Amino acid sequence: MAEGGPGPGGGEALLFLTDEQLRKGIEAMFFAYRGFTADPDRILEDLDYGRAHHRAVHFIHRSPGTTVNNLLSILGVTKQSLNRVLRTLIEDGLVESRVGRVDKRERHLYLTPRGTELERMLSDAQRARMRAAYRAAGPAAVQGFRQVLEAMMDPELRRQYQTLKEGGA
Amino acid sequence: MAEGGPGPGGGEALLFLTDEQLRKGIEAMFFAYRGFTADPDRILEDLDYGRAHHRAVHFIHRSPGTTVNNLLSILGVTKQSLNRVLRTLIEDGLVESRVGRVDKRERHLYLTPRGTELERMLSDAQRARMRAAYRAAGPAAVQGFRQVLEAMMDPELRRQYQTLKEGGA
DNA sequence: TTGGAAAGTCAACAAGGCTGACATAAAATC
DNA sequence: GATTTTATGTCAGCCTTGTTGACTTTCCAA
Repeated sequence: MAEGGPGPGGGEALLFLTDEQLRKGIEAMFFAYRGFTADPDRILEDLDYGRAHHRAVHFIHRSPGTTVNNLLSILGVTKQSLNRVLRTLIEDGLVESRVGRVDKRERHLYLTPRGTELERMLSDAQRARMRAAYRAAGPAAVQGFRQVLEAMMDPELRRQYQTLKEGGA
Repeated sequence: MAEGGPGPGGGEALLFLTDEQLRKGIEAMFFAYRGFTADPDRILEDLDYGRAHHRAVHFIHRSPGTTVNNLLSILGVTKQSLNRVLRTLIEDGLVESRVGRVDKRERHLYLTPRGTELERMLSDAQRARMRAAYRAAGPAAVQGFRQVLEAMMDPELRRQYQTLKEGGA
């Protein structure tokens, strides 16, 4: 239990690392993530889509022309899982799949106007909540928020995130 | 670049609310949550349990003697979903269900020694990652992290979270 | 005492993960 | 040119975990 006591000798600055503080952070992640997905989920439900569709649409919007393989590594699912989602999105006319010009094995993915419209609806909803949270917490808190989240990622995913982050700025 | 400029005038202070900054926050949540669940997921996989079991075990540990209904409102799933998970945990001897004394309709839930052991394994793993992230980011960042997460919750969930937070401290 | 509400259980179904096997086409290599 | 590797798509089948609907037991209040 060493961490708990505010005793003398070097330990006081680490009080934010007690099991109790960490548990609060864990529960905060759990409840916050529910809020984070709640608004898009409501929109998707009416359209008979799920979170998997949202994720695909988001990252195709982020990186137009991305290949299936690329998307797989970002989303971290199997190609069968992704394919099921992509198939419905393509059938419904939200995503277009073009054969690669240099490498004809690849399929490059783009949002159609209707896909762009859905992406807009979803991201508007999600951004509205983020914006409210950011505004309530203030810029300093936001910086800390991002720092902790980055430190929480697996190194592999952090690399992916950094790439996206730079690419989009 | 946006975050840096502390220029004069009214609008600059809100640069952290641009769509671009919000998008980064959204993607950070996505990737960080994957890391957040990765370690417990690995442990659960070997035991043929899933995240739903983890959540149940976590909150029963947090609030021993809680009722099924109570747990339902915290977890935000249907009672049928929860029931399936509870049934396997009870069959496997990790959770004990006692008929309520004052109201015999209620079942009060407790972790058995084996359930406590699993909870310990899972929370140790998850805390280790949180601790590393907290340590890397520092106490000020952690405070901001928690502020933004709380602001992101649905009001109903925030109330639940606050109750738990106080109760456990 | 009887009827409704509340807590919990059981049955069946759907979404979306997963693995494994296999097909095709194109690129890369020998 | 033949072979192997890579990128993608597809089928079949499984698991977890969400859903709704129907049901029992228990409690409470009219």
